[in-house]
Amino acid sequence: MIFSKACEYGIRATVYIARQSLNQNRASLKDISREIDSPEAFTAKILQELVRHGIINSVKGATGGFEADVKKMRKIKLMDIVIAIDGDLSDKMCVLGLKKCSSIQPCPVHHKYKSIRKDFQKMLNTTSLSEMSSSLKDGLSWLKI
Amino acid sequence: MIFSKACEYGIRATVYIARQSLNQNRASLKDISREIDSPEAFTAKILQELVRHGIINSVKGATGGFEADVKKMRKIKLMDIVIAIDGDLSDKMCVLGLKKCSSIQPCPVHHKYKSIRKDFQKMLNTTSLSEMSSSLKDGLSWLKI
DNA sequence: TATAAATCAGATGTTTTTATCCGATTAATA
DNA sequence: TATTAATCGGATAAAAACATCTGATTTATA
Repeated sequence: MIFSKACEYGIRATVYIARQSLNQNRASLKDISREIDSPEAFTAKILQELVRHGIINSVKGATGGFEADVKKMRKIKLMDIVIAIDGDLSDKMCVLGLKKCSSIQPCPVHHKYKSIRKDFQKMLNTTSLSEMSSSLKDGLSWLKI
Repeated sequence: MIFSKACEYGIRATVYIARQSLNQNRASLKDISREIDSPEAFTAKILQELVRHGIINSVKGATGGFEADVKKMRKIKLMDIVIAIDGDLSDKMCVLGLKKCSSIQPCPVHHKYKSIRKDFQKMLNTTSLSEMSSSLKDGLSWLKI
């Protein structure tokens, strides 16, 4: 629904990697796809994109894998992950798919949706990788099922 | 983003048809796809689905076309159109795509998204075809560009 | 230095969504 | 009754999203 499957996997993978990094553990592709319940090869592609965007780091070779910089986790927001995978959302924000939907040229639900969109964007812009991975570390949230 | 392209076209088409029905005009497929800027043959398929769901009516033959029952417009909600085209949303409501995301087994953004999802569903359940088509009739909203 | 375990990059395959085509049917009207 | 302008239904095509495969490269370690 809201995000592409790739983006869902990307967010879940990033949170899992971050959670492992809080324990100074590197996560291998195999671990990740098992723990977030995603197809391995497809997940690999998404992880590469996240590496290119600097959201996570990869280490090649035996004992390699993926890791997240603990110092950057507070700074990285859910929005950054979404943009890395699904691209800029601003075009896609009209419920009825109009390209130039705005308060000047509103679609029939623009005014009713306005505050919801605003809340949603605020959530994406303020939710950090730090808090998502901490909730997981503390057993307060899930990444599969 | 939120809805499929088919669903966006379906909503826009329904609002246009309803707006014409307020003037006792039937809308032809050609008119509809021109006025909402959608591919004609694809829109035809979507209209058939909406007819099957009783959202709109179709009239065959010359002078035929599509129309909406003015008496039912207050009763028909945006949610009815969405369900007719995209099906039940309740499965697809977790931002991270978890099947059993709930307050008991929440994904890492469940609690942050909860109120937004609620507001969104409320909007779908309370916005009527009547008000969407009226805003269009009154020149207060757009269906293309 | 050979092996094993990992990521990387590009090609390929599958499924779903989006879109089109065409012949059949319906109904108004000249 | 013939023509014309509409919807309907099924088949097909194209594009995008989702997913896999394979060979290359990297690096720890026996």
